[in-house]
Amino acid sequence: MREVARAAEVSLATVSRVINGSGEVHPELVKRVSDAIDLLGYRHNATASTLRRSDRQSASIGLIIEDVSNPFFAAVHRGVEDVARVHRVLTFVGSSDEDEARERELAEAFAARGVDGLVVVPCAGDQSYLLRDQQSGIALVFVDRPPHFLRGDTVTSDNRAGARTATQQLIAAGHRRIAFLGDRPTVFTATERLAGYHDALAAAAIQRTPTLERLGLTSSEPARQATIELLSGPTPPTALFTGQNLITIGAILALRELGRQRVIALAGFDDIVLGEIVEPGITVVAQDPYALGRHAGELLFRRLRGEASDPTTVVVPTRLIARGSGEIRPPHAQPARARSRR
Amino acid sequence: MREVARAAEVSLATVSRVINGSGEVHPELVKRVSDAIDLLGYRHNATASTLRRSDRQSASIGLIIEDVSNPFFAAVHRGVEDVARVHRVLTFVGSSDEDEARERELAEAFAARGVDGLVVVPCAGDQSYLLRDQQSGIALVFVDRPPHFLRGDTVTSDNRAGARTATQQLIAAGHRRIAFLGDRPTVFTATERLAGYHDALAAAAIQRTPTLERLGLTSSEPARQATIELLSGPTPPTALFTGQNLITIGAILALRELGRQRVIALAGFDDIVLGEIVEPGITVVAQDPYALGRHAGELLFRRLRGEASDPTTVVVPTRLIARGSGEIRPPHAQPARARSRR
DNA sequence: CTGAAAGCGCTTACAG
DNA sequence: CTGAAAGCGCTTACAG
Repeated sequence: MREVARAAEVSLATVSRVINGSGEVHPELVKRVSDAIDLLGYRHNATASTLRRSDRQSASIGLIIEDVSNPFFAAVHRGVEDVARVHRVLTFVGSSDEDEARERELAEAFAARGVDGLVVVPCAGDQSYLLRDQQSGIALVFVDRPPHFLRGDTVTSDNRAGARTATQQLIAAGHRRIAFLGDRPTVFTATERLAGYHDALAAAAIQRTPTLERLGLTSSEPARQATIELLSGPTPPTALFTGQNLITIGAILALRELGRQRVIALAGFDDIVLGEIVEPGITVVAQDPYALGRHAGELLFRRLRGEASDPTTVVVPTRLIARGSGEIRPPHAQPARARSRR
Repeated sequence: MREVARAAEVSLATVSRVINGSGEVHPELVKRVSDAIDLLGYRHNATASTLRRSDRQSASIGLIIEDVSNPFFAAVHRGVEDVARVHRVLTFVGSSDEDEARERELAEAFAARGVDGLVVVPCAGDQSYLLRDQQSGIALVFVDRPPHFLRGDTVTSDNRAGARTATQQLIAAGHRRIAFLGDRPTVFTATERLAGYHDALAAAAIQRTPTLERLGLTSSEPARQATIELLSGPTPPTALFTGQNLITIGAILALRELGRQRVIALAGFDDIVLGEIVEPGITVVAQDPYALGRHAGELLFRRLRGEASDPTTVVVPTRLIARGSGEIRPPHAQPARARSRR
């Protein structure tokens, strides 16, 4: 910048004003400075700028998601990015892998680099370490799950209602032995969906069967194995409710492997690619991960603009998409009409 | 930091040394400083640190990909992130949407924030604007496609050989009217794959048919439409080679819609989720996007460590996965034995 | 081994 | 409207 000032024969202050478009500068000086910038190939140093400016804004935010390569979180990411982009703000991104220590490392590394705000998919565990950053003025929004031991704006899907709907769909097809396959019970979405599943069972006066509830499934492979185990057991389920995209995929693989994809009903939480093309089509309760990301981004920038109201919670509805797998009837089921006549 | 120094009754220099683990500091002072840091809840300011330190390293890199929510690029992203992570380096990420201006904006914004290096999936167009940054010491690696008008380390898949293999698979099944559906011809991977397709046709002495070559398809929906058009034409193809994951999905949707998924052969470039589960299974030439990302990350950190050799190119092989769709024979085809006897 | 001082590249009152 | 000067929070020769 010094060289630009020298070349344009103006002061540093003037160069700064031209670059930031702040204050009134005589058009001729603006031109001289702009020419000097082009001539010298000057690159502004945003780091130094952030350090000195009164608002300390870095025009960057941090995003912490479970895994950038999971399609669900990748869509959340895009939602956040698109909002940040219109504000000309850059995004740091990191995968926490549902590891509390990793989440914290990322958050602290982002904070050390002066991000203006943080969008985080909080792990199980404790987010109170963020209190300090919140108080020091970093905007904070949680997405997909609420934070623990800390208050902050939150955007989630309507997990419980969605899970209830999916389970009801299976019940409506005549099932009573419905397995639940879910993520670790420490994960908010997993327990909410389990609760929704319980809601639907209770509403239909179906007794819960603990052996049909399999939690702790973190990816496709364990879900595939759990499905095989469930179906090989003494009193196997006639329907599966899978609580997450990767688990749904694992269950599909297992059903194929056993050749039972047309016999065992399946409803999944979260849509999957080609879910309509597989045979039978996969019935799901779809979330809108892109919308989750956008809402989170918008809440964040609202805070950055200085809004100081109490933390809000946005709940994004889900949508049932019946494609066949969830409408498979149990073996030996009485026809629907016969049942309803009783 | 001033407050930490005061609380620990040492100088700023000593606090800095303790934080950075540089130089020898008396254990007792280390303890006093550490205690003060904990007590005060001190957060290090990496921005100020970068500005002052002699090597100017920010422990951050920038990643520019076409779209963070495309599963292919999301996997590349994860590969880069995993390498950065072991170096305790953070990643800025942005989607260029295959827009040259957007790519440049992102690169310049990253550079202004002092990234140590940049991993970029270069758009069609001109990357020479990066020369300035390269000369100023920012490490540069290109992934998925080589840069234009600039030299730099590059990691790509073996697009041409992979496309040749996929096309050969269709030829081996007896097809001679094979359509090619690809991305914009300005995109390196699209033209390489087209070239590989041409290679295979030439090797089998099959005349090219311009009307069977559809380029400019940027996502699933245009690919779906193009497939329908091709198959509704006067002399439709008996097989399709789709040059990219989203295009493959579009073609699958179209074939279903027409009910011809068991009649028209299909081979795709890049694997897709559930490709083995759809019926028929989708034959693909699989890339390893995670490996592309890892290689790119490793090349970048090699440069950051100061390696000054000429730019390298890493070519990652592809792998044919025959699952059925690519092995469908053309209608009225003579049995394979009969053909080979001639 | 430790501290006082200079300075990284900027922005911002302040004075003119 | 413009410039000289102070200073953001750090690191780093330099001297002791």
